[in-house]
Amino acid sequence: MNKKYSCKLDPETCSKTRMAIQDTLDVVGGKWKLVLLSILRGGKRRFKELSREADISPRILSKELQELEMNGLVSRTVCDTKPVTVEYALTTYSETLSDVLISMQKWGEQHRKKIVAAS
Amino acid sequence: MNKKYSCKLDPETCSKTRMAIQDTLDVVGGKWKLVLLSILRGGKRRFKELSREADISPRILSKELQELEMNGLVSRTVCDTKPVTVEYALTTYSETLSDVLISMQKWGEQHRKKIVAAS
DNA sequence: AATACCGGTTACAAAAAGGATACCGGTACA
DNA sequence: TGTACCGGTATCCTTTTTGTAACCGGTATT
Repeated sequence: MNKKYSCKLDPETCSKTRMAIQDTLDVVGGKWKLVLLSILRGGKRRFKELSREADISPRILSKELQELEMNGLVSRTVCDTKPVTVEYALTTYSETLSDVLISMQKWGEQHRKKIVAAS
Repeated sequence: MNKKYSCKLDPETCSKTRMAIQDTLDVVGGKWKLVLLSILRGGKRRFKELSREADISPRILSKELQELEMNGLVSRTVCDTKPVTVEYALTTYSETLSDVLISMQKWGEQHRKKIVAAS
């Protein structure tokens, strides 16, 4: 009778849901994560290649790659070549993100159309 | 023979995909959008109610609500009551986001498990 | 007239994110 | 020995985002 507000889902479930979505946002959000993932979809790259292709400074690149690696989305392999090179590549685990990325892509596309149409 | 790198998808398609995903991130990303959407899933709220429930300052709240409204996810209704009140509610259009939110939620949940297990 | 609530806005401070530049240790090559 | 490329870090600075506090116009209540 006197509940403050009517929530279809109880507050606990709500906040768990929110946390899960936030987790995902933390992993793929930010300015560079997605750019790097999509470049790596084209195959492995070395550090400087990524830096050039994405036009991103080494400091940021290094940080972003570490985060992606910590989340298991990207692998880092040191190659014993003339000047030591390091290869970054997508992991198989990164494929688990495809549902997320595909739904985001679809929504983004239709939303842009909608917004453009409305203006 | 001499292509710089082998991309399964041609670069144009890649960048369109990226842009679409970025659009989505712009809409639901950030610190507050999701919190507000999930509170509003429990039914409409007035400005101060949102401010209190989310513990968000009026300045930020105002900005976030404007953005959500611009994107058609939230409606703003001025009620002609004793002290004028304003009601914010989810639009039907906001339901188009459900695929995105559900997939993000699922991935976030399993990812957290994975990360926790690994540590 | 004084006070209080509502939906905001303004001006300012703090913190987080992102960027530019220089540099390091290692190896090769001229 | 000098130069160049590699992966990456350290330092400093700018931009963006978020937070704090006071305040405004409008209406109702005391």
